[in-house]
Amino acid sequence: MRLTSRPSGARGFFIFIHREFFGGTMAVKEKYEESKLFRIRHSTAHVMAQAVLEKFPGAKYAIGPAIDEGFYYDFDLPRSLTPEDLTEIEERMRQIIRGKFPFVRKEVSAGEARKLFKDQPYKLELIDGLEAGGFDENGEPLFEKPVISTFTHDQFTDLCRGPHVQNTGEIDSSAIKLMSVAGAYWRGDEKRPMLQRIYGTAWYNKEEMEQYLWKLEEAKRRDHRKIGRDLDLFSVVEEIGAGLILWHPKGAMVRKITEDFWMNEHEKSGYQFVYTPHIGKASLWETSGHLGFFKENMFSPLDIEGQSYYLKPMNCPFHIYIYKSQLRSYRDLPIRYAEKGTVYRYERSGVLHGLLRVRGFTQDDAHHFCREDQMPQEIDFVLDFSLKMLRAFGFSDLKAYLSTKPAKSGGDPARWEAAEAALEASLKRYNVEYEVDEGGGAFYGPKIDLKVHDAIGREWQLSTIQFDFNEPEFFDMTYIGEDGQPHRPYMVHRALLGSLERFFGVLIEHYAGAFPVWRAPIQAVVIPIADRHLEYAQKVGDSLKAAGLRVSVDERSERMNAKIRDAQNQKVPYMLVVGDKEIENNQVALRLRGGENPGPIALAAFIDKARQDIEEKI
RNA sequence: GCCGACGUAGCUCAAAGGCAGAGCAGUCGCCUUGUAAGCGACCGGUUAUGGGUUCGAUUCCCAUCGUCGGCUCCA
Repeated sequence: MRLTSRPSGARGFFIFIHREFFGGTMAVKEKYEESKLFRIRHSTAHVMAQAVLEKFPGAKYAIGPAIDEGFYYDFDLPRSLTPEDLTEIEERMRQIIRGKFPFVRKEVSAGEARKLFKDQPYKLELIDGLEAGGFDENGEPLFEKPVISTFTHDQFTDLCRGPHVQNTGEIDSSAIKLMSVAGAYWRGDEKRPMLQRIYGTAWYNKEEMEQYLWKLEEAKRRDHRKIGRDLDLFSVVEEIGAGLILWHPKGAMVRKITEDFWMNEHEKSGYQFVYTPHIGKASLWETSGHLGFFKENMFSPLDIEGQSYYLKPMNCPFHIYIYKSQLRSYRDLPIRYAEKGTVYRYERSGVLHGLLRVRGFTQDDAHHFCREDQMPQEIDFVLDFSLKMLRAFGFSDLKAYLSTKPAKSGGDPARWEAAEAALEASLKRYNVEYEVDEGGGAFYGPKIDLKVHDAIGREWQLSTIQFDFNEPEFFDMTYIGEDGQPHRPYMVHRALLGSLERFFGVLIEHYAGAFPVWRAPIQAVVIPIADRHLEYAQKVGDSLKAAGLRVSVDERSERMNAKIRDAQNQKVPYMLVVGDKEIENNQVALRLRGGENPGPIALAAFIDKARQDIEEKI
């Protein structure tokens, strides 16, 4: 029911595990939590806490774990931290590191721990939690109470499970850096106090940290918001509203090419297209369950002749009514309805982000309805189709996440089991690398999410394939079986690109704006050297247009160098310089956006080359 | 929504209680160009919006809108 399109990978660079730490043999992927890097980061968090507490003696400290690319620690401080504070804290941290203080572990009773942290309300709360017994990830109480321990180095003691490095000297003081300060709620709960969180990063050595910082720079360089403005692709303006996207002509061209390809592939593969309205009555969303569990993400209702209507946050109820518009036979199945459905979801202002998190977006949505005996093949079909589509769009490095039945869930357990088995079997059949998230499914059905890796190793979730056992029940969907009796169909929601907005954002960052030729909004710019070459330039432009290329002629009375520079900054794949020599030989002088300069080539030969590049989706 | 930073020309950024500036872009002119910016002139602003303090506010205060970094990683 819920097609999520969240930027879950927006933050996560990969942790590269380097061979040299595994004695030169090819590494089996070490669990991050067991790695030395994890201990280094966690230990660095303690060192930072010491430095912060020295600076603010009355400060309260909360938690400070190692995270994907570093660590953080949350503090309750008398004032807001400034960038200067961070510099100072970082300097003090280096002194502490140079002291080579050993980390000493000590087991304590709950009572001793309370005495030790009597002035630390957050620690006391943690101790209470520990004494009450831990909970596993499903919220079930653990049988054994955890042992309470503290770690001390130098003058600083923290309640901590560990593990840590032997001594602070194991941290490379040139491979740590404090990155930023941000607000964070105690225990992530917005009803609880807001603490100040200091983010830092730590690596084995300086080179690794520099590589990480380089990657951050590179990510900034690829930021789709900046490229979107520089290449005139899209905008978001205050006057219209936050999270609402204006697609400019060049961005719209990229979208159109994406949509055309998408439509063609869907049509070839047995999907039927449908179009549905943008609003629907409140009662519809009552039936679908959205007003029950998705209301906080829906815009306020519109009052129309005394009836409430809601902007649609999803397309499924509409597709269901198309299904229900007539009695369905088992012979009609499977049915596959596809729509580029524009939906609106209320997102809190603080989470909006360029094209990646918006309030109005177009899902490349589809719903499959099938019989039980068709279900495994249908899953094969949809996974195969998804993989083909993502690869065609330039993402061949991908990973799947299979989410199974959560503790709280509806629907027939036998259906859950069958669906999960079908999902996993498909992943195996198509040889997709996957991870299982036990209990991570939505309450209405299991799912597969596909995440792709971009050019600099970041992971982005695009596709989702989700079973839904709720809506067919809520809407009483049936088909008449061979036995003449009504049966409940299986229903699968899927979005391949997620949303066109978000996909476009990922695309921009993946290619840093240099789209492959087949999707470049302008494929070639003709650059006449002097005004007397204009006529020939126009002729070349017309020939290319006739050959189906998207081309523009730079008629400005600028120097050639300026035109080349502009075209290159606009990431146009082909620059075609024409002057006296080219006119004489009916040629164009080809230059590529990477700076390569293949030189003069016959016009006809260039057209062949361009067509071939487009055909091969280069 | 909450915490923090920020909002000055289309873009990137100056000016810190006392006349709002530069580069790029744009317009016009000159130049007629051979692989990443030719030269000159001109145009461009209710300093996000609304209110307040002040003789005077872009600058200080309050509110609103928007942008950015976070608010998931559990001692």
